Amino acid sequence: MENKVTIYTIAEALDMSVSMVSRAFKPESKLNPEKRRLILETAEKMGFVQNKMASRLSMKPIRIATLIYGRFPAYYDEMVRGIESASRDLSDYKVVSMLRVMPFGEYTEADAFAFLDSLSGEGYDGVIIHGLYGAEAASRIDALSEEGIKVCTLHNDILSCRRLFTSMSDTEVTGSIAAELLDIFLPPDRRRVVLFSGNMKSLVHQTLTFSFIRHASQHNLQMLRHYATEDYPGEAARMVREAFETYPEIDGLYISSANSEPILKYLEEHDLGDRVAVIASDVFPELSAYIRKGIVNATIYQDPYGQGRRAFEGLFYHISEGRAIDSIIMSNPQIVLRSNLGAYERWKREK
Amino acid sequence: MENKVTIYTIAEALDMSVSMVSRAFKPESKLNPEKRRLILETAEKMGFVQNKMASRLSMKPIRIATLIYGRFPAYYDEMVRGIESASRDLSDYKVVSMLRVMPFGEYTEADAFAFLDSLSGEGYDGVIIHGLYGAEAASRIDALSEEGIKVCTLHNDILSCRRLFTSMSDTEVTGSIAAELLDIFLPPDRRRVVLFSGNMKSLVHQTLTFSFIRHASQHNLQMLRHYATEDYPGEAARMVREAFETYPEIDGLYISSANSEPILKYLEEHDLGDRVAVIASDVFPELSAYIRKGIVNATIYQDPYGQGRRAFEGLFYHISEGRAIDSIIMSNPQIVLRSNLGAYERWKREK
DNA sequence: TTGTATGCGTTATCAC
DNA sequence: GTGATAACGCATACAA
Repeated sequence: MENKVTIYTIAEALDMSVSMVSRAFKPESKLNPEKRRLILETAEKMGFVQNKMASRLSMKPIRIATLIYGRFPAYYDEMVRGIESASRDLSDYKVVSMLRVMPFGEYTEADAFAFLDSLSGEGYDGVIIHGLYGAEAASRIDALSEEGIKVCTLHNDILSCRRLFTSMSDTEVTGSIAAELLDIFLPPDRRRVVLFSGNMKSLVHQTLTFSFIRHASQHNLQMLRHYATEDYPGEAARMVREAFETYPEIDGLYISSANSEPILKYLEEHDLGDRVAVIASDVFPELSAYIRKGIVNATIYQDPYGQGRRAFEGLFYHISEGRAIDSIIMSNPQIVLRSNLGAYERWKREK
Repeated sequence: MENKVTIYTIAEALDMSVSMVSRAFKPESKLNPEKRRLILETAEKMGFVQNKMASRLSMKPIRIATLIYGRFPAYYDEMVRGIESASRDLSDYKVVSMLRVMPFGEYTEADAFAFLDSLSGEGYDGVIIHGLYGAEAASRIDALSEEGIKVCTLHNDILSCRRLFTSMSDTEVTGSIAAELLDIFLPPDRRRVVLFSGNMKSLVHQTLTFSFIRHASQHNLQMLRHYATEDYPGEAARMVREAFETYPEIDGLYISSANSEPILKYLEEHDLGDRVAVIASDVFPELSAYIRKGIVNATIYQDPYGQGRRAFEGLFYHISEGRAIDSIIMSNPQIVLRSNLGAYERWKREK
C-alpha cells in the first residue's frame, strides 16, 4: 500500500516515455489526444497525484511584485506581514517576492504610479496593488495585464479594469455586525446613532457605509448623521466636535474610519465613554487602550494579515498551476470585545 | 540580485564538496567542527535558505496516523477536514496520512485503545489522538513515545504523559467571552444565570467551567446552578426541565456542552426564547437555526478545523525539521451573532 | 508527435 | 572525516 505512483509508474504501465505522461497534464503541449485520454485515465485509476514540488523544482522562478501605497501603518504593516509570510511559506516553490512600501504623505500618487510603470518589462509574473484608486489606476492595471502580468488588488477593489481578483474585507457583513452590536448595546429607548466613515472615494467605505445604514434601520436605530472624515485626522477632530454640538443626544457611534483616535480622544475628554456606545473597526494599539478603558464597546477586526496572505497565495496558485481564483476573496470580519481583545493581540503578534 | 544561492554556491566558494555543506546543517552528522562553523557562517553571509522541498524530495516519507474517537460528528468532522487539508497541502513534502474515525457508541473505548496498540512497529513517525482520556490513554501515549513516535492530542489534553503538544481551544478566553456576552445581553436588574457544561472528565470542560464561573462573578452575574450534562442528550433534557422548575426566574444560560439541542428545544417549546439570554458554543446546523430564530443570542466558535490543521502541521514540522512546538496550541475563539452567522457558515463550507 | 538527456536543490550511499 | 554519485519526481530543450 506504500507504493508511490509517479509519472514513471504510469509510463511503465502504458509502455510510454515519462515525457509523454508529463505532457499529458499540460494542456498547451500537443500530443495524440487519444493517448492523452488514456494517460489521464490510468493516472486517475492509479491514484496519481502530481508532486507540485518536484514540478516547480525544474521550472523557472515565479516573480511577484507588491506595491503598498498605504495610509495607516498599523493596518498596512499587517498586510505586509501577511504577504511576507505567504512568500516565505511558498519560497520552496521558487517564488520570489519584491515588496515596495510607499507611505502616503511621504510619497505622492505620482510616485506610486511611476513605480507601477517601472515594473513593465522586468519579467514579473504577478503584481499586488494596494491604495491606488480611480481611472488612472485602472489604466495602469490594464497596461500590466496587456503584458501578461496578473494583477490583484489588495483591500480595495478597482472597477472596470482587468485585475484578476481582489482580496478585501467583507464590507456587507462588517456593516451588518456594526449595526447589530449597536442594537445590542443600546436599550430600546436610546437609539440615536451617528456614523463616522473613512475615505468615500474608496469602494470599501462606500459599500460599508451603505450596509451599515441599511442594517441600522432594520434594527430601528435612528441615523442622526453620517460624517465622512476622508481619512484626515484633522477632519475627524472637527467633525466629532460638530456632531456633539449639533446632536448632544447621541446614543451610539460607529467609527468605520481607521482614524478613530481623534474621535475617541474627544469622547474621553468629555466623559462620554459611559453614556455613548461606540463600535470601531480593526485592532491596533491606540484602539486597544480605549477598549480596555471601556470607551469603545467593541471593534470589528478585518484581518489585514489574512488579506495580504491570500492575495499572494491566490496570485501564486493562479500563475503556477492556473488555478481559478474567485473574483473577490473576502476576509471574515471578527468581533472583538474586552474579553477576547488579549487573545487577538496575542494572535497578531504570533503571526 | 537574482542569484539563487544553493549548497553548490557555498561549496564552490569554500572549495569543498556539496556533501560537506549539506552535512553541516544536520547536527547529527559528524564533520570537522571548524569546517562546520565556517560553512554555517558563510551560508549565513551569502543569504542561503534551504529548499525544504528539494530536501524532502530525497528523503523517505513521513507517516502520520490519526485516531478520532469522536462524540459529535458536527464537531469532529471539521477536525477531520482540517487534518485532511493540512495533509493535502503538505503532500508534496512526502507526508502520508492515515486517518481512522471511530464514532463513540459505534466503537468502545477498548476498540480505540486496541487501534492505538496496533500502531506499534508499523513505522509511524507521528500520531494524533482525539477523544481518549485518563491514565489508560496516558500509558498508551507513553508507549508510543517510547518507540520514538511523536504524539499530539487534539481538542483535549492528557496530563502526566509524554505527548509532544496539544492543539485545543482557548477555554480561558471562551469562558470569559461567554460571561461578557451575558453581561451585555442582560440588563442590570436581571443577572441570574445557569451553566450547562459538558463532559467534566475532560480537562477542556473543567477549565472552561471554572473560567466562566470566575468571570461571571466579575460581571456581577449570579450563578444559580451548574449542571454537568456529561454529554448525554438525555441528561441535558432532564436537567433543563429540573432547572426551570427549580429556578423559574432564570435570566440567562451558557450552554458550553455540544449537546445544546435538547435544552434549546425546551426553551422553544416553553416560549422562553425572548425572556432568557442564551450563549452557546460552536456553529453547527441545528444551532444555526436557533440563532436565526433568536433563541440563541450568540455562540462562540472554537474552530475545530483550525485545531485539526495545526495538529497535523505541528507534528509534521517537528518531525521533518525538528521545529520546536509550543506545548499548547490554542485556537482563537470567535464570536458569532446573527449578523455574521452566514459568513461563518460560508467560511466553513469553503474550507 | 514522441523519446532522450539533463537540470532543479538536496540527501543517502558508498567509496576513499 | 571527506568526496563522488545516484536517487527523488518532474519539466523541457533537443533530437528523432
